[in-house]
Amino acid sequence: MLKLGKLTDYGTVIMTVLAGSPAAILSAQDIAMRAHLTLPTVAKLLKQLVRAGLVQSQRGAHGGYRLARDPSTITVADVVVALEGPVALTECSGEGSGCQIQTQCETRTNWQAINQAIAQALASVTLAQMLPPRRAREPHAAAQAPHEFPLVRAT
Amino acid sequence: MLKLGKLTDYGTVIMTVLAGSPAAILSAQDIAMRAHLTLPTVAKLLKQLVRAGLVQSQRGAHGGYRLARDPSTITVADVVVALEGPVALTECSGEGSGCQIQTQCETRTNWQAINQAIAQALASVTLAQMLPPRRAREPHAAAQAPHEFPLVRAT
DNA sequence: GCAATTCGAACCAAATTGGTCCTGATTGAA
DNA sequence: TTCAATCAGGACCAATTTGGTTCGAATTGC
Repeated sequence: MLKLGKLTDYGTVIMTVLAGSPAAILSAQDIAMRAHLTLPTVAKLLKQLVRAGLVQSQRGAHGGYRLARDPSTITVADVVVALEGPVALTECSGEGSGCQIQTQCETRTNWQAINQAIAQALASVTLAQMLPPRRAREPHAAAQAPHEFPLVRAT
Repeated sequence: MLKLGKLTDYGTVIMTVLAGSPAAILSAQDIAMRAHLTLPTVAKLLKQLVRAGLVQSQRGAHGGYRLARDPSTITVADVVVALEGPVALTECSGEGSGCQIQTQCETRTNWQAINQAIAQALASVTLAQMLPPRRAREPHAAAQAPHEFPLVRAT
């Protein structure tokens, strides 16, 4: 376990799709098709990513989305924090958490150190690194699905 | 977010309680009181910890629980894995995940690297280090700043 | 045999999550 | 001007997960 939600997973897929065409403005519909996800879900996630400042939106006809920064400056940690909030494994490791069990709370320092280590791990991979190496040119992405793991459910 | 469940948090507290009296056999009732948790919850968690091999149980009258190994050889990762299963942030990063096109999925390598880094962070803190500074404790150098992660480079 | 204690499973309620839908605002173009 | 495309922002529901309890059975010491 220690898993992050499906939506965050989807989010990284969406971000890699956007990273694949950094210059273009893609509609939510377009992104949904390329990511093999449903439109409502993609739209919802894109709104969150816009609010987090990772994605820029263009409203109106022929509007759409594109990355706000260069793919090499956006990390997995950025996406995770945007969709799930800051990393905090335990209540104790947050800020003003009212930890009842005072006696055991010496562990707080350790938890914070672990949190920091995890955040650093997530921050060490950029979108550019997540991007599959492109042999053909850009439009190739529409024909070839980059991902579909979120759609398969073990159940 | 990226949080682990309360029960896992409780689990670490229980383990540190046990680590505080490595030689004694403590009943679930006793542990519950020391950890300031309710008996049913503690009992449930102890069963899981026993099944995972981290704790030994003694049945019958005057029975109870104690750590199966030395506190310095049990890590936070052990507890987390025992209570939540192996670290797998995404479906894609697990073992027999449903991702069919894994061979061309470059993202998978990155996720696995991130998983490994996180597991390592969790494994770098032992129960002995989580104990309150009653005895002569070692500085938590391992968890403080894991500078190097075996993550993929940009190449 | 009796009392203390763990074992295993079933069970329920509540919170979280995944996913959809609707209404309004904005933009470009006919 | 008017219309169609598109994003913005919630509200909303269903399903899963999670936290927590309860009960009877098995085991052991006295």
